[in-house]
Amino acid sequence: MTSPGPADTAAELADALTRAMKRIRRQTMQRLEPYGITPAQARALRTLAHAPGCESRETMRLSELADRLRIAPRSATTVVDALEEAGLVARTPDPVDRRAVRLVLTEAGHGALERIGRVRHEVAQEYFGPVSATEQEALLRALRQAEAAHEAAGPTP
Amino acid sequence: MTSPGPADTAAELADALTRAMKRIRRQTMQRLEPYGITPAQARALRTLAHAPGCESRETMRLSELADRLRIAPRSATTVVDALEEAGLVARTPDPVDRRAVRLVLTEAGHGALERIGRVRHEVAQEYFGPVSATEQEALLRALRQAEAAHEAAGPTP
DNA sequence: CCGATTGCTGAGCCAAGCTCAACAAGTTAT
DNA sequence: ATAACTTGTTGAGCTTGGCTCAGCAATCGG
Repeated sequence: MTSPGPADTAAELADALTRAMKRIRRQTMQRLEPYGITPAQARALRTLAHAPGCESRETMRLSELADRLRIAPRSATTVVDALEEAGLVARTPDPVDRRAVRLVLTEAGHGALERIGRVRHEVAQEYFGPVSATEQEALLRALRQAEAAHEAAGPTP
Repeated sequence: MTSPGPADTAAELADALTRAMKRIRRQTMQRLEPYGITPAQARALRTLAHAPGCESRETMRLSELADRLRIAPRSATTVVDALEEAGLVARTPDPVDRRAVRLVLTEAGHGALERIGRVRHEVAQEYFGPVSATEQEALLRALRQAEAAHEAAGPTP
């Protein structure tokens, strides 16, 4: 159906992508679980960590985190509660605006972050192992090209 | 961190994949929503549709559906309830085993399925539009290669 | 006939979200 | 100084898409 012509490559690509992601996500989740890191927490930590500010920004407003995670501020409060309780981030007062809260990664938070990075790295390495380096780079280029063309229009990160 | 060498390609690939999937999923969901098709339903319908049986198998046991969706049978009942109420699938008696239920796609179910296919196709086409056909095929080949190497070990579908 | 399978059901739980509404404290504009 | 807006927190209740456990009916297979 829908014409089995050559144009189907895109659709099959989407399918292949779905499968790849499913596997990668599953693996990552599984390996992070023993550390007590939930996917939601991992996302928050990563977001918090490479804050896109110029440099050494591991500090962020709660509202900013909510924005970047694309969740409601109310939900961000809950997420940060969990993160704080786990000792991964701390709420510290903002020096210039005393209403605001600055979220900073604790020592443990950095540790968790590193574990996350390591696991992601491992999983990716394993998954793409069978693909040659050259092809991996081609793959990356193609994906980046597609993404670049779209992120202009609507933000996703 | 974690050696910024050339080996990072895999990790960056995983990242790029994540972004791509996020965008594609979001788009697909958005465009399916007006039809009243939830992601869970779409998954179930697609699973039901291309049942991996030899041919013209659009009929499946509930337990089989649960297996393929990787959800508990109890949950499958609920999903099918919704699908049935929406008139997309029908529970029919199994001729040979009268305990069993055979799920069959209704007319409307086929319609929904087609819409799902069309939307997925559209979205993929849009997303991979900026990538040349040649590169799309390379991408597909690489992804399939990676997947093939893994599906031998553990099933994902 | 007995035990296992197939499915349905109610009940209660979970994660991760959401909205709405109220509130405190602090900031800014007038 | 006062009014109005921000920033964040909180409680309550809802949603999706799952989960388990337990009980029950029909049926199948040995």
